[in-house]
Amino acid sequence: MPQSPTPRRAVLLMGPTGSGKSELALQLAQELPLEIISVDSALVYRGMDIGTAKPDAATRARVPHHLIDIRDPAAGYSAGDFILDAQQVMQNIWARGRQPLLVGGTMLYFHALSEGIADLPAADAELRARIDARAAELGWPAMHRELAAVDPLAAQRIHANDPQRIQRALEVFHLTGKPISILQQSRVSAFADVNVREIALAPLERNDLHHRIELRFKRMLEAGLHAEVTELFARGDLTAEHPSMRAVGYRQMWRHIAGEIAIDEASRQAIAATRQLAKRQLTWLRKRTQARWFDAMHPDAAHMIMDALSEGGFAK
RNA sequence: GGCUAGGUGGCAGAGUGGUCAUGCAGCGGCCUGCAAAGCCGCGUACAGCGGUUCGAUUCCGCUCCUAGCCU
Repeated sequence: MPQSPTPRRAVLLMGPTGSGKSELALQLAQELPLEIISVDSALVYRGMDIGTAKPDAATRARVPHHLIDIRDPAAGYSAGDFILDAQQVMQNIWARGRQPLLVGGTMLYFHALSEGIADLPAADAELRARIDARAAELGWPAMHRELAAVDPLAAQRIHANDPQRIQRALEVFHLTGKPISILQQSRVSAFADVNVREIALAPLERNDLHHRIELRFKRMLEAGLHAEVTELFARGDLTAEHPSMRAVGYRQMWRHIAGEIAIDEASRQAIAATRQLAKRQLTWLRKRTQARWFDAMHPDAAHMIMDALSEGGFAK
């Protein structure tokens, strides 16, 4: 007998950096039977706490937080890894009779969750090094032409100056013998049978967002960001090319610690880079037609969101 | 008060008698395994007023402003 499956639900809380997602998530998880899943490509790294505004131990003891501190900064992490991890964690949460609250600002991860991600081979460091070497010799436009020869569709979509995507498309072709544009056509949403509620949290005024970002970075400096990055720098095995060290704030502090720029300049650049990150996050967010928007500057935003979720059947 | 050098888009900084500097910031967008990444697009700026010229940001004059030097 096919029993009617209990409806699985999930809440997506999305927003640009500094919009106050984490604090809000904590409030929601304390009121509703939710467990937090971080959707953040930087929070996965251990030892990167201040610059990522990572929830502290006390907070994490109060409410379960998943997918935080799961990688060493020398390791990589990808959208593919995230999807696998997130699906696993979500299954466990549902099995406990609870619901996942996916919180973060890594919009590609949200996108991959909702739209699905093709089953592609993982990154191959050796192959990438070979492609890079060849590109250094011939230039990326030439690599783009090589891609066009084997995968015209991908070449058409990828700009000739976009090394990252040209490299990935070539990599997948070399690894599988198939065009990435064909492989990408099959993908399955992680929310196929899930009742999803999408919340977008952001200061509606751009100036408010910019002020928050500047203030937040200054607080990070006061909280010891310099020492945190100095420690990572001193390990000796990390480089400016590691994805973890390319994160906003860390990249600029790294350059300062390496003696390339003054602290004021690093600070200036870090704040600007954060604004640019927030802008890209907002561009993704605007395309999320299901998302319900809330003003992060509204003093009562938490209650408004709580009410919205209750109406959607998320209260217990 | 005099002399000299300058006043170029939010900032920095080239340049020219008649399409276009450029960089940074900002704004918009793209996005399938590095995504807090990578990439694309967007600016009648030439201190003001006259003059010369077919045409002036560019040449001339005056005014204002700035910096340095002189009295």
